[in-house]
Formats: sequence, C-alpha cells, structure tokens
Amino acid sequence: MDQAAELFAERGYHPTSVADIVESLGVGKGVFYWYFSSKEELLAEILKSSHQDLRRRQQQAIADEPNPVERIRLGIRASMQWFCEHRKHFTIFQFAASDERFAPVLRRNQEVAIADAVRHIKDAIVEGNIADQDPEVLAQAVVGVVEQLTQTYIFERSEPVDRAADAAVAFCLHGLCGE
Amino acid sequence: MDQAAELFAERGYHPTSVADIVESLGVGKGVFYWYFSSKEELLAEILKSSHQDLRRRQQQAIADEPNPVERIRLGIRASMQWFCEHRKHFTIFQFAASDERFAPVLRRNQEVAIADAVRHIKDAIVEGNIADQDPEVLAQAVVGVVEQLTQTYIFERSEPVDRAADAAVAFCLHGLCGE
DNA sequence: CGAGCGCTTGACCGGTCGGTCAAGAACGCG
DNA sequence: CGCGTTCTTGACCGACCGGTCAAGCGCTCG
Repeated sequence: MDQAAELFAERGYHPTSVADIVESLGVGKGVFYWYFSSKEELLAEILKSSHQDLRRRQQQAIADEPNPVERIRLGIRASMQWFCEHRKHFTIFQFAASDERFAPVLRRNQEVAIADAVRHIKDAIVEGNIADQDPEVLAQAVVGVVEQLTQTYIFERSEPVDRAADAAVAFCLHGLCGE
Repeated sequence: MDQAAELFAERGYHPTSVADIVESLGVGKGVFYWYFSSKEELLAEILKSSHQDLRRRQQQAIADEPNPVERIRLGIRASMQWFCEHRKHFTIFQFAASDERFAPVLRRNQEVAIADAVRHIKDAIVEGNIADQDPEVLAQAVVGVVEQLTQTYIFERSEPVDRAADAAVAFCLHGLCGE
C-alpha cells in the first residue's frame, strides 16, 4: 500500500495503472484484486490510513501539554513535520480533493482534524489567550496557513521544517499586524 | 473553452474525454484539434486565462485605494468573490496542483499572485500598519487562509461571500489572538 | 463560375486500462 | 499422502481514450 501511494504521488492516480502497481511490487495482478476490490478502494484506504497516521502524530506531540496555545503550536509543528516525511501523501490529498469520488472521504477526515483543533482553541479562549471568535473559523484558517506554507517552503523550497513551522505559528497567533 | 472547464471540474480531467467535450459542444472532434494541439494544451490554456481573469478582478477591486491595508482587504474580498463565481476553476486548480505536468504552470501563476500581494504588504510595513516580518511569508499565509475559507465556507457550506471574506480578513490581520 | 483555403466532420487506429478467471502453487491438517 | 483452503499467476476481455486523416463543406476572391 505504501508502494502504491508512492506511485500515485509520482505519476498521479489515473495515469498509474494497476499493472504498474503490481509490477513495481513484483507480484501478479490477481493478488491486488484479492486484497482490494478495486483501484478506487485502494486510494480510499490510503487516504484513511494516512489520516490516522497524521492524527496519531499530532496527539503524540501534544500529549501532556497543559497550555492550549502551546498545544496548538506543537500540533502545527508536528503536522508540518509529518507532511515533510510523507510528502507523497500531500500530493495524493490534493488529487483526492479534486475528484468527486474521494472529496467526501477527505472532507470527513478534515472535519475530524478541525474538531481536534477547535477543542484546543476553545480551551485557549477560556483561558483568555485567544480572542473570543468562532473557534471553527480560526481552526480552518490555521489549517489553510499550515498547508500553504508546507507546500511552498518545505516542498518547493526545501527549507527546514522548523523555520516554516515557526513562521506558521507566528502568523496564526498574530496575523499580519504582529503582536 | 468555458464548457470544457465545466466538464473538467464536474468529472475530473482524466475521466473527461475529448469526445465528451466535443459532444457537449455539438461539434466534431476535428474542430478540437484544429484549435488545440492536445487535451493537455487545453487545460494549460484554461489555467492561464482563468489566472489572468482573477488577477484582473483583483486589480479592479483595489484600483485607486491609497491605504495598503485596505487594498489587501479588498483584494481578499475580490478573490473570494471571483472564486465564488468561478467555482469550477477552483476544482481545476486543485487537480492541476496534483499533476506534475501542470504544477509548474500553476506555481508560476501563484508566484505572480504572491508578488502582487507582497507589494501591498511592503507598503503597509513602510506605513507601519503591519509588523516588519518577511512579506512573502505573510503573503503565502494570506493565500492559504483565503483558499481554505473559500473552500469550506463558500463552496461546502454556501455561506455568503461577505461573511467568509470578513472572517478571512480578520484572521489575516490579527491571527488567533485578535487585536 | 471555380479554384483555393479555412474550417468541420466522424470513422478509424493503435494502445492502454480496470477488472476477470481458469489454472495451479503453497500450506495446514487429519 | 490426499484434500480443502488460501493465496498467486498472468493471459485475456471488452471498453474506452487521445489523436489522425481523408473527405467534404462553404466562403471569398479573381
């Protein structure tokens, strides 16, 4: 499944044939259809498992951190680190978002991620560290910043994750105006 | 070309055949290859012209506005308005970003958009309305926020553009912490 | 009128794709 | 060893795709 993700990311979903996948694995075509009912199901499975993996990483990173703002900072950092290590999944996510068959799966995954973020934002609002605005809007905006900076600075320019993560955190906390 | 964009957005690039496109136009296949050398060139052309259209809209919106922060606000608003009216192009952009053949074109387009934003951010820094940080990072972050909020609130939840735009502007200016 | 050219048609081609299936290998078990 | 189950193979199928091209339409201009 990991090998298939690699191929999907390199060449795109449609241009990668089932024949390509099984060949790169050195197995016959039958074995593919023994474990997956279709090529479509394979991609859905990749989407699901990578989302779980990212979420696990976020939870590990913020475990036991009492300060909610610090949890957000660590979550952003962990997410960017994960994308850096799993660049291929980023491309796959982008494709999936553009395909009507996979967009719903992706949307549900993102709803979970947003819900996670919302919890910490609410905590921070209660503690008075974050202004009292709609937490979901804030969470969506944070996700947007993280994805954009990840793509530009980590993938396209290969800058260190730390630098990009610090920039993302700084913007998310204080926006254009600074503190 | 507009009709083709519609189909690409609805069904995706690969699943939309040249036969589908010419059929929906009620013309023969030959006429397609008279005007475009390939299906790939058609998409590249769509990418190019829609980028120009969006940029024109931004420039119209901010024309004659002396205050750089206000220009940024108007630019964000105009962009979200444009995406709202050209939803199909948003989906196409997403697909293009996931395909190695089109990603370079898209990247150049985005570089232009970022450069536009950077100019106004620099002006605002000079005037002291925006903190003195790397303007390009700020511009990238703004783009991320705009794209994410557009997708979630305008496309998925059909909220009014004004509300989404106000939320984007508020976040971009002051981040999580508020003013 | 008719020669030439820009434009249009749609049958056709070579090739590829997702998915099937009959055949059999590998293995556990009595 | 014989038998059933699980897993594996790769040739094969029908469908479809991007792209070509010989043929023809209709407009302009001499």
